[in-house]
Amino acid sequence: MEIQKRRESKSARTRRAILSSARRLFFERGYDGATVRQIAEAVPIDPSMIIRYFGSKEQLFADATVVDLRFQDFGPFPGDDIGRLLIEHFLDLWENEDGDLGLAILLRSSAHNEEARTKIREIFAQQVIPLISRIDPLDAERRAGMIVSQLFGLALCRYILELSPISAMPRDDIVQIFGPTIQHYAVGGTSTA
Amino acid sequence: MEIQKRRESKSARTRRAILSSARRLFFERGYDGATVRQIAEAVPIDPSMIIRYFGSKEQLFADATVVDLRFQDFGPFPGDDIGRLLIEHFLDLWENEDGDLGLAILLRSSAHNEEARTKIREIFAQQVIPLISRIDPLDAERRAGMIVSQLFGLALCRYILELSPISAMPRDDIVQIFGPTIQHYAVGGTSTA
DNA sequence: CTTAAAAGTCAACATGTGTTGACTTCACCT
DNA sequence: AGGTGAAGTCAACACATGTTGACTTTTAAG
Repeated sequence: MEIQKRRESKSARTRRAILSSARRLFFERGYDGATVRQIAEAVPIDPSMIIRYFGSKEQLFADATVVDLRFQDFGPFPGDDIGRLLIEHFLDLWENEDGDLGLAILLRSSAHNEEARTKIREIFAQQVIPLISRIDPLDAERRAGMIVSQLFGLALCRYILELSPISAMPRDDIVQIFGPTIQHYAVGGTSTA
Repeated sequence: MEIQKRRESKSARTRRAILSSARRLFFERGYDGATVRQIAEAVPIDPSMIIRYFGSKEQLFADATVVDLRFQDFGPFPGDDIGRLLIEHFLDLWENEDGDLGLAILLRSSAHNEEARTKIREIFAQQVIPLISRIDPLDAERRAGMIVSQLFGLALCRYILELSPISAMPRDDIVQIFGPTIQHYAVGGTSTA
């Protein structure tokens, strides 16, 4: 029993080490940019072990990008403060060092990786739309789409392009600027101010 | 004289053919995804000719992504209709078959290509900010940043991720939904509705 | 201590990349 | 018509990639 446990825990530890290294490098360089050799070197371990553990680079990527948006952390339903909550939650996904970076990796890889796109669509359908539906099920898909348009564009400018006014702005300013827009989209959002 | 002209026009024609093919493939697959061989095959021409004409793949990419946003087409200054105008103009950049696709290519390649990011920042500084400054020079950088956050996010969802509610929506709906937000950002945009 | 399996290393493979240089073909001016 | 330089082809290079199989080392039970 103990025997089995120890053996498992050894391999499980390197498995987690590989996953952690993979996530960091996929985050920094995307699917194509991060090579198996680089990931292995950062662990450090032989590149062939990565294949032994995960079967292929593609499978490693799939295992490294299991995304849970953790909307259940919102607890009792927010209601009219949803805009601020959503954007704070979204910023955490990128700025928390120990976050799993899953969504960030997918977004960075989405331009040239069909699997990343598919996963983002799944997350949208299975996690974002249900949340927005709780506010009002009418046209929830459209409103959810408007929200992620703004959030993804913000992430693109702030974290990927590093466009100076957006990337240099303190977090609180971002919340104050985009929170009301998200709120507006969340509750309907077809008319102007 | 004629001699020179004819010779130039021959090489100039294939040069343009290469550029056109390169733009299409860079647009579809990004910088890394589009190979010199693929671009050459689509012309069709030998891959080595591309190096002869442009020196390197990197230089070909640079030449293929000279972007002019053509804001001068706006003519007399729009003023309070700038939101609708901007988003229509932006949609044209992606949907016009004979547009140069420059910005679209840059955006698609930006995740893993520093040169693409640099060019986008230049376009932002040299073309977008000046336009927004014409409305009001106060905080023009910040307001321009907010606008491109929304526009780039829209492009990401509609054309790259193909996120179904946003990608399936008719063009006019997009204008009606996002136009007011852009307008709001353009004229100040810190307060809610 | 022995030993069998797990964990890890090493060198090589097949393939695809950008790029190069030697060669051939073509267009055009004298 | 013939020769000259441009335009284009061909095969190969050096290198990097994911992946594989043979091998060695470590681990822990008998």
